[in-house]
Amino acid sequence: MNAPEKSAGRGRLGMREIASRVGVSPITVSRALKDPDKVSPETRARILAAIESAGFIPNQMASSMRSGGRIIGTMVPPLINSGIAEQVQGMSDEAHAAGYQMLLIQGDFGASAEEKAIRALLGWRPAGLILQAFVQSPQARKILSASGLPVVEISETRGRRPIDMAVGVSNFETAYAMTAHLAAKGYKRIAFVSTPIHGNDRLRQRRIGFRRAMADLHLHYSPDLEVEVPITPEGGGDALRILTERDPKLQVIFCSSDTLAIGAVQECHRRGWKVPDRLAIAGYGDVDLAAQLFPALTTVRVPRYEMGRQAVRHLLRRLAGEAELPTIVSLGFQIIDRESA
Amino acid sequence: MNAPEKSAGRGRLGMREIASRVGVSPITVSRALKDPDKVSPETRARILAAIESAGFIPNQMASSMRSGGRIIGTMVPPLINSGIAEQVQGMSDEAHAAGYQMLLIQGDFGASAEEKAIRALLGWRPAGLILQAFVQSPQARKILSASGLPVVEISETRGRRPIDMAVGVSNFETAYAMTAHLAAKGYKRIAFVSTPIHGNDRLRQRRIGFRRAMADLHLHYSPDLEVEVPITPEGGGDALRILTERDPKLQVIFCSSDTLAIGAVQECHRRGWKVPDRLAIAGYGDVDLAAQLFPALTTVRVPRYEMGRQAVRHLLRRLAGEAELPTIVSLGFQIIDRESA
DNA sequence: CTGTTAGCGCTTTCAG
DNA sequence: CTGAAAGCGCTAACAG
Repeated sequence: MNAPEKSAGRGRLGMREIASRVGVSPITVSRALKDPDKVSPETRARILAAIESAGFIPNQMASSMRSGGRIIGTMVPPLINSGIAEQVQGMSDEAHAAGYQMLLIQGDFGASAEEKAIRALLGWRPAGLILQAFVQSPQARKILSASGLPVVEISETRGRRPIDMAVGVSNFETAYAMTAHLAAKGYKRIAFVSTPIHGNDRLRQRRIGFRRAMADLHLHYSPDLEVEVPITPEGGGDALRILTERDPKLQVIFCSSDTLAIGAVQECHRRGWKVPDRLAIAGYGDVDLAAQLFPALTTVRVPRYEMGRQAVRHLLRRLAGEAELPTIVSLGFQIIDRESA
Repeated sequence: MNAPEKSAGRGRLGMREIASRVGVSPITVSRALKDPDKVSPETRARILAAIESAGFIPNQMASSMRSGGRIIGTMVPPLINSGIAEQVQGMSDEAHAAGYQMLLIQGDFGASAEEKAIRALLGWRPAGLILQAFVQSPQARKILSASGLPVVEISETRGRRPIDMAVGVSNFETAYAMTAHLAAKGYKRIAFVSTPIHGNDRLRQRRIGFRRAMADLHLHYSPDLEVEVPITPEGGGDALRILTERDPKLQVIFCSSDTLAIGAVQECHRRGWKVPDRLAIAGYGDVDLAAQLFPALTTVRVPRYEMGRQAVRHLLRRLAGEAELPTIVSLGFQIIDRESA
């Protein structure tokens, strides 16, 4: 477990060392790697051979310092139990393809931790940032716009003005569409369950979409039929208990996340209630399990992987200096009509 | 979207600039940040004020270059549909607490992409690496041990020799224990379903544990009752179809992942089969949904979050120069006995 | 407590 | 096609 020759003061393995072994100058080694055409084939071959045999890996930090980093910073909520992982995968794939590295900070960010995380990200001098949802604290927003960096927020695309660019779906529209879909299927008594909305624009927009649809369709709306629960399957079960106590004739529960919906369906099984006959359930997200669930889950499909990809893509375009970029990129969504509602 | 004064050649915002504004030397600014005790309170206050008002954030790369990075590199399979996200959260939390950043590369690594990813990680001169499962390619193993870096593999703790350290559970033991548990409950005809085992040590050990238990307990073992399916809920359903055709009297299916088990349970519902009466199902992982599932899933709980934490913790200990570190850290596990089997 | 000097390892710029 | 010089922004080492 000890460095072989690495600790030896002088011959530290770097371009200098490779260069001296081959008998060229360090800059030629650099060029052999980054700009092969500017080096004669023979020289290049000898350099590459030396690099290979020495097991040399160029120091990215030194490189980034001189020529500007190829890092995209991102800040995500806990990856567990959410579709965020898919987005991150989309970002990674797109970023790597373009020769960028993702630097990821994850955690449960309140408005203050948010600022701290952004600072940490900026310390690495990223070429740009991708953030989940709109940044909350004004202080954090200020830091970001002062940084002059391209910033893409993956978020609600309705309402609020992004710091720079936003990619996402209109949560308002998705929720409106699902509510209308349920109404069209004949359901009249509809409840809405979400995870805690405070400080979450996306969830807020979903609820607004739900309420607006209820009003537009002249359905009975009652605040009693809106509840907030933790984002766990148990939360879905709890919501069901609360709601059916409040309205025993409830016909359908629209959950703002598949996790909740799946939990609620399990609670129905437990009670021996047939879904959707006794009570219908709709979700949001279209996770893997949704299609295989019994009964298969009616839900909203949001292109999460694509959102990640698009976020990186737009970031790179801005970096490339493209002028005519849209500020807000609203991607499509689908209502997936299956058996549960 | 334009940098404010940042582009101005000279007054680029760095410690030098802060220093000149305050009227001290750059090193004093550095010390005010990293070693506050070595700077007089007044000087420090003035420096901090200047930093604050300028919105200065120190360049981590420059810092890391001079004084050694505070990065821990890690390489993970796709975060979707697996417990890996929890491990990563554990790593992050522990790393941040110690002032380290996690650098995460995710992707679907075959033996060759594996080597590429490791190289990419090493380019950032991390203080150490945490890898998922044992590194496969000999070439990659060579690079790693030549690097002289602390490497923690989160992996099977039985068999193979780690490059440096390994943290995990004995998958052999967990699978053996679950099989024995099922046998103790009276099940005799037991099938084993896993996701593709090729190149995955952990899964292989689970299967070996299953087989050994079957032998030790003198139960009827047949290769026919072992199948491999993709890691999706549909995979679980497919496995059930295949297995019950091969043995209509099958009593219980032990799935090497909760995702499969949950899928299999849905397939039972679909057929109107009572779980566990008509067919019992056991899983592996104890995901969130397992407890809320109907019927609640009997499964193996593995301390994933803790595995991530321990991995970082051991890495840091090695960095701190602790000599007496175990090569293999085997964490405990629990058989969670619920209703499905 | 504060400053000076000398790099970390690479790459830009300007000359051959 | 190749090289010499200079410096990215920070901090270790050694003075004061």
